[in-house]
Amino acid sequence: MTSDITLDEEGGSGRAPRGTGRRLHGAIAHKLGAAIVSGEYQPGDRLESEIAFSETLNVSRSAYREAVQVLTAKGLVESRPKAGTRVLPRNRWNLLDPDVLAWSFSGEADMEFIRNLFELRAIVEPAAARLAAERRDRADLKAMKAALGAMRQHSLATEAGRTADRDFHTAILQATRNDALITLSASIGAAVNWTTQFKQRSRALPRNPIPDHVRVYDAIALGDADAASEAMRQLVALALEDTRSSMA
Amino acid sequence: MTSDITLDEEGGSGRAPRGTGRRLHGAIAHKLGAAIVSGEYQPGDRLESEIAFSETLNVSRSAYREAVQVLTAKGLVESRPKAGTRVLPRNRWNLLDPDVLAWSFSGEADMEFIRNLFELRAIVEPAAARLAAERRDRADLKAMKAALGAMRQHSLATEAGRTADRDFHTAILQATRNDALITLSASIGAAVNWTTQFKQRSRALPRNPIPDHVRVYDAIALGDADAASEAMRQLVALALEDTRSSMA
DNA sequence: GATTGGCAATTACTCAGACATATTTCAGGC
DNA sequence: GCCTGAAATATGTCTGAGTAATTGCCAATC
Repeated sequence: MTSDITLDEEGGSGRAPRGTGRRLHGAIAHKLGAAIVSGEYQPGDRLESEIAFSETLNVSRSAYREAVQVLTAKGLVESRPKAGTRVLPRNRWNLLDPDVLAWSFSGEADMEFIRNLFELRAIVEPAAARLAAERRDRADLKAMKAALGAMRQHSLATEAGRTADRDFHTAILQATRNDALITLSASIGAAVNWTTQFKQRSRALPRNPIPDHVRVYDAIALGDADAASEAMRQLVALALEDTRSSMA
Repeated sequence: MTSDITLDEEGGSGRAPRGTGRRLHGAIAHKLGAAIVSGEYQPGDRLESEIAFSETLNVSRSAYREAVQVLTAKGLVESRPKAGTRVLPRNRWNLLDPDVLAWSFSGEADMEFIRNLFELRAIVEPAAARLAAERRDRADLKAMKAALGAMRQHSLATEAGRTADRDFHTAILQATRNDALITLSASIGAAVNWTTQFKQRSRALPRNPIPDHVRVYDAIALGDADAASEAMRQLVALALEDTRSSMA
C-alpha cells in the first residue's frame, strides 16, 4: 500500500500530497511537533503505540519512527521500551531550536512566549551591536550600508524589504565574530520576523523604520559601542511596541 | 546478522557494546556528530551512501538513517536523493543545541568557541540576575539559599558541590519567569560546566567561589537589580579567568 | 556557441514484516 | 512485606524490496 494521506499543514489549497522538497517523515514531524507545542498533546501524555499511530497516519513504521527521532532530538518527547513515547515537560524542550520556533508560530501565537522572546532579544541584540561597534571592519560596514540602501528602496511590506532588513541585522551579527551569538540571534530574529510579517498584515504601521536603523549604523561605523548598544535598545523596544499594538 | 560493532566513544575501557540506556542510533548520532563538529568531516563533504556507510558501521540502514535524521534535525547535515548526504556550513549548525554542545566538548576543546560561549554567558547571565532581582518571590529565594548552603558544605571538586552550583544558577533562572531565557542559559551553563569539571582536574584552583555567589544572592534578595547584574558580571568574569588560566 | 530539453543513472525515501531487547507489571515464594 | 522471577508489551533493530526524486549528461535547437 502506498501512502494516501495528505498530511498538509498551513491550511490552504491542499492540492499537493505534500510540498515538494518536503519528505514524508519531515511532514509528520512538523505535524506532531506543531501539535505538541500548541498544547494539543500535554506534557506527560503518552502517544499511541508506533504500530497504531503509524496505521492511523497511513504511513510505515519507519517513516513514523524517523519523525519521532527528530522530535526526540529537539527534546519534545522521549521513548522507552514498554513505556511508550511520552511528551516531555516544557523545560526539556529546545525552545530556541529554529524548527521548534517555527512550529510555535505555525498555530496561534502565544503572547506570553512572544514577550519572552522579545525580552531575550532586548538582552542580546544591544550587546551584539556593542560588539559589532568594537570589531567591525570595512567589509562589515559595506554590507550594512548596502542593506540599509535596499531598505530605503523597498517597504517592509514587500519581500525585498524584509530581506534587506534581515541582511542588515545579519551583517551586524557577522561583525561580532561570535558564532554562538550569531546562531542564537538569527533564530530569535527569524521567529520575531514571523510576527513582523503578521503585524504588517494588519496594515496599521505608518512608522518609518529607517531612522532607527541609521542611528544603529552610524554608531557602529563610528565605533561608539555605548551609542550602538543604546540605539539598538531603542530599535528593539519600538519593534516590541509595534507588535504589541498590532495585536491588541 | 546482529550488530557486532562496539561504537564506544569517550575512549576508555571499551568493554560494553554501548552504555546501557543508550540506543544504537543514538550512539551512531553521537559518533557522527562528534566527528563533524570536531572537523573530521568538513562542511561540504559528502558522506558515503547509506548502504555503504551502514555496512561500514555494521549496522542496519534503519539505525543509520535514524541517526542521520537526528543530525539533520540539528542542522549538521542535509540529505537529498541522488546528491547524497552532505555536511552543512557551520552557520547552519544549531550550536546551542545541548547535544551539539556536548559533542563539541567530547573531543578537544576549541578555545575560540569556549571564549565565544563565555562572551554569550557574560551577556545573558547578568541580565538574568537583573530580572531575577525584580521578579523573585519567597520560594525562589528559599531555593537559592538552600543551594548556597549546600555549596558551603561541599567543595566544587565533588559531584555534590557541582550539583549545588547548578541548582543555585537554576534557581536564579527560574526566578526570571522567562522560558526562552531559561532554556538558553541552562544549555550554556551546562556546557561551561564541562570546562569547569576539566578545570578542577588540574587542581590549581584555591579560590573560594562562595563570596561571589553570596554577593549575587544578597543583591537579588534585596531586589537591587543593578547590584545583581554587576555581581553576576563579576562572577562570570572570574569564572572565565579561572578557565583561561587552567588551560594556558 | 550558448541554451534548453529530455533521458538515464544514482541516491535517498518509503514500505513491509520479522526478530531482538529492554522494561514494566504481576504473581509467587521466602 | 519484601524480594525474586516470569510474562507481557512496546520500542529497538534487521533485512530486502520497490518507489520517487534529483542530478548530470547528452543531444537538439536557437
